[in-house]
Amino acid sequence: MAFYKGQETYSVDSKGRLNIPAKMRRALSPEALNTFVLTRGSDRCVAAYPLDEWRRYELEYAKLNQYDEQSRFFLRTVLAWSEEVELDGQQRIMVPKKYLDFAGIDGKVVIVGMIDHIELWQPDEFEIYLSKSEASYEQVASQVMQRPNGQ
Amino acid sequence: MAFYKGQETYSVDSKGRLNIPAKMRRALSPEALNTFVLTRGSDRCVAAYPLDEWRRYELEYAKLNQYDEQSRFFLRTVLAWSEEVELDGQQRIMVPKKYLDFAGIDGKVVIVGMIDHIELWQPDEFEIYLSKSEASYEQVASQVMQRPNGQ
DNA sequence: GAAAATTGTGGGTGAAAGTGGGGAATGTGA
DNA sequence: TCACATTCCCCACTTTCACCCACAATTTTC
Repeated sequence: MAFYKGQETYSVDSKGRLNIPAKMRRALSPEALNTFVLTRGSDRCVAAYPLDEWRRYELEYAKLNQYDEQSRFFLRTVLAWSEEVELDGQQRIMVPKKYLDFAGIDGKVVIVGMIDHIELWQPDEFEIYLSKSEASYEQVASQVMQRPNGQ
Repeated sequence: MAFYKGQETYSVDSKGRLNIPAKMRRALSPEALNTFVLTRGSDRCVAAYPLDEWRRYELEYAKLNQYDEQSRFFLRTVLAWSEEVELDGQQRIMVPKKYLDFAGIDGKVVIVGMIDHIELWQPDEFEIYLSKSEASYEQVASQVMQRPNGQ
């Protein structure tokens, strides 16, 4: 598995190309075939999953009963926003415009490692997001990280 | 298996021809013989199954009990609306008018990947469909994706 | 500390992708 | 049989994108 971490500020050029930080690139397994799957992230950002990680989700999706209305809605929502992009010779990906628009990205991007995927944020947006609850970081941390048995 | 995904807006020309997006074309296996089977989708859209995927459904249909009234109705509806179309030299398919009419398509189409098939939507119609329950997307997601054992 | 390799960024170009139209072959109904 | 519509097979145009090269800056290596 991948285990992405870190935060880098990179630039998206006029062609929509984005360089993947070398450190994160190294966390990409050979099974990913140099390919990421872009999708809409939770909150206002773009999520990029290595292809091999994405496959796990896909297998779950394939099991859903498409005759069920809720399942159809879920699938359409997720899949309509999913797209494969491959690294070019310079280890860059082409980020389609609709994803940049969704996250409000233009020129500069903050790339954040998120364990099994990476996220693309508009720099200011990410700043604001972090500061919004920074005061209570320790509190939030203790909450989400508490063990079921109370350790 | 195929695993179609993504959302593209393409155009149907005056002759009813529709280009298949290159990325989706690449997901087409050789067994499909460059052929899709068009049929009525669930909700107001046209579904296009690669021939090989369609065969799997056919096997399921063959198992249905034709002495059962509901099964007969289902079969007749599905089969009456099914038709094979082959890619032409430009990798396009010809979508018969009745399908376009059914989905209200005229000029522009949104093509959505749905794992084992692709769907054709009238752009506004798809927009409305997605937004109609957008507020509860996370809710739907947690519902349909929850594990049998409650994890 | 200098040389070499890697990394981040930018641009040019030819191939591929998306779109549209003409005309021959085929089929349909008056 | 003829007019008309439909469908298939070419050809053509525009836009997009994948690939190549380039270069400065940084990091690594000896």
